[in-house]
Amino acid sequence: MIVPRSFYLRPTLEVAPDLIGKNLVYHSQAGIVKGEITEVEAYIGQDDLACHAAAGRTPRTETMFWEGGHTYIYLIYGMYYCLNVVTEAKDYPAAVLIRAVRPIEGIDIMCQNRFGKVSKHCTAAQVTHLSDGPGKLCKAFNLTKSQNAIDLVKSSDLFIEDVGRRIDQSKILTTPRIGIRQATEKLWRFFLPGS
DNA sequence: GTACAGATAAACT
DNA sequence: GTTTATCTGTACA
Repeated sequence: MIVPRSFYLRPTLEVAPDLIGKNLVYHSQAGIVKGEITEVEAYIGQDDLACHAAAGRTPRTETMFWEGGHTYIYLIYGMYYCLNVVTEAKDYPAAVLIRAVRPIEGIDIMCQNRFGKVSKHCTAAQVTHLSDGPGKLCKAFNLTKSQNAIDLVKSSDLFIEDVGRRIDQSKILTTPRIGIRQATEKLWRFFLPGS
């Protein structure tokens, strides 16, 4: 079942760990690509220095202010895209960065997007690390700026599905966020070890 | 397996 | 001009 609007309108620190174990699904040109979310980070409000919206409402961060359930995709380090899921009410800027997924379906499509060849022509290491980082995930799924501001609740091409997978909350580890120079004291990264 | 430089563009000072 | 919510190739253990 597709995750409903109410899921995203809750406090971000509840939504973030709840996303773990859900499937990210994308009906791309090349076919269906699907993966289980295993790692996320929360970015909450204008008081969070690491949150892009802390600098105010700009063209880049506009979708972060939209109603929960939309995508926020931006270009980082000049060459990689990062996928976020917007949370909470309209005009409150908060989002969850999807940092990693475990490939479930469309593995050959992901290999084509990342390495330009099907899985049997890739090394084992390449397949193991297909989508275990925010930039890799977007490349594997072929997500770019053109998928920014999509409504995950209404879209039939890009959405998050709940397959009833039960995650033991005690198995979810919490650490400081990655690559942040400020506000690293916040334990807002959630992930499943061994994925 | 870890350690480093390098690539590259948008947003900000 | 500097920083950035990253990844890859090369070097060496």
